[in-house]
Parts: sequence; C-alpha cells; structure tokens
Amino acid sequence: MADNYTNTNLPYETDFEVSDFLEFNDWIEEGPPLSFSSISADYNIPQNPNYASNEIMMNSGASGISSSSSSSIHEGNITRDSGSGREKKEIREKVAFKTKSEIEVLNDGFKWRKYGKKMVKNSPNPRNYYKCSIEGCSVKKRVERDKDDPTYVVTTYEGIHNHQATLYIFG
DNA sequence: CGATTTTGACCCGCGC
DNA sequence: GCGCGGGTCAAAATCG
Repeated sequence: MADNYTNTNLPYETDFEVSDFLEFNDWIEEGPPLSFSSISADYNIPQNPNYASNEIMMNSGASGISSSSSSSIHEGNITRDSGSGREKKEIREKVAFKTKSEIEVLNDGFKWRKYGKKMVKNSPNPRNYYKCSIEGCSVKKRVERDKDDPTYVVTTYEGIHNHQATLYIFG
C-alpha cells in the first residue's frame, strides 16, 4: 500500500543541488502507478553496453519521459590496494535524481537489499543504503528524503548493472 | 527455512 | 592524533 502517488504534471525541473558532489538532475515524473521511466544516457560514458539495458523502463508502452536535460555525472575510479588491507571498489557512475513521491523506494525493476541507514547531519531524515541483491552486481543505491521538501525523494544510483532487470515489470 | 531488515559498531578519509 | 562525517558490516530479528 504505498501506491499513493502524487501525480503532478510537472514537466521536469532543472537546477537543484542534491548533495555535496552531486549536481545532476534529470527527474522524471509520470502518471502510472509505477515509478520513473528512463534515465537517458547522455553522459560522457565511454561505452556502456550494459547501460542501454540499464535504462529503467517500465510502464508498458514506454510512456516514460526521457528527459535528457543537463546532467552531470561524477565519475571516479578509486582503486586502492597494496597493503591497506582493504580494497576499494570502483565507482562507476553516479546518477541522482529526485522525484516527488511518498514512497522512498521506487520500484525500478531491480531487487535491492538494504545494508545501512544513516542520519545525515544536515537533514532530519535518514539516508538509506541499498545494494543490488543479484550476485556479481555491485550496484548501489542511496535513498534520501529532501530536507527542504520532504515530498521529494532523492535517489542516487551508483554503478552499472551487469544483468537485466530481474523483477518483472508490473503486471 | 531462507532472504531481507534492523541497528549499532566499525572503518576510512579528512580537517583541525 | 583525534574527532567528525559518511559509508559499510554483521549479528540478531523479522518477514514471507
């Protein structure tokens, strides 16, 4: 029961600051009971054969809005090894967008396992950490409510799925 | 009974 | 070196 969607018909906004190092916006809003539509890949990602299939698209008929406005991805490759005892993972891409919904975890066709919750200093709202539960897939997702507009949910994806969306798509 | 959530502890980078 | 902020682990609890 969380299908209560605030279905405003806002086209799409631009210019909002998400976090410290995230300035990207590409936010989608749709009508259907499901979630967002597709994240257009317009970044300077060299080549991501996977990404194409990563576009989250549900909603039969692809009524999704492929809003490809200004979008900046923060990419960074952190590879740490050598005697530190712990290895760093590689951060591929980060995609953040905020949507207006009451539910925080939108059904994006993937299965996520929550692995952490944290209170951020600047916001009274916690931040949730999810990871794709498919083996071998290390995509992470961070969900947080906007501190200014609690009606908005900021979702940040990080990484590339190495598989197709597993969860069916709404029947 | 297996998978997932919960929640505090732990860990790491950075600034003072 | 220590404390802080943010991210992750992991054991117990809960869910389906």
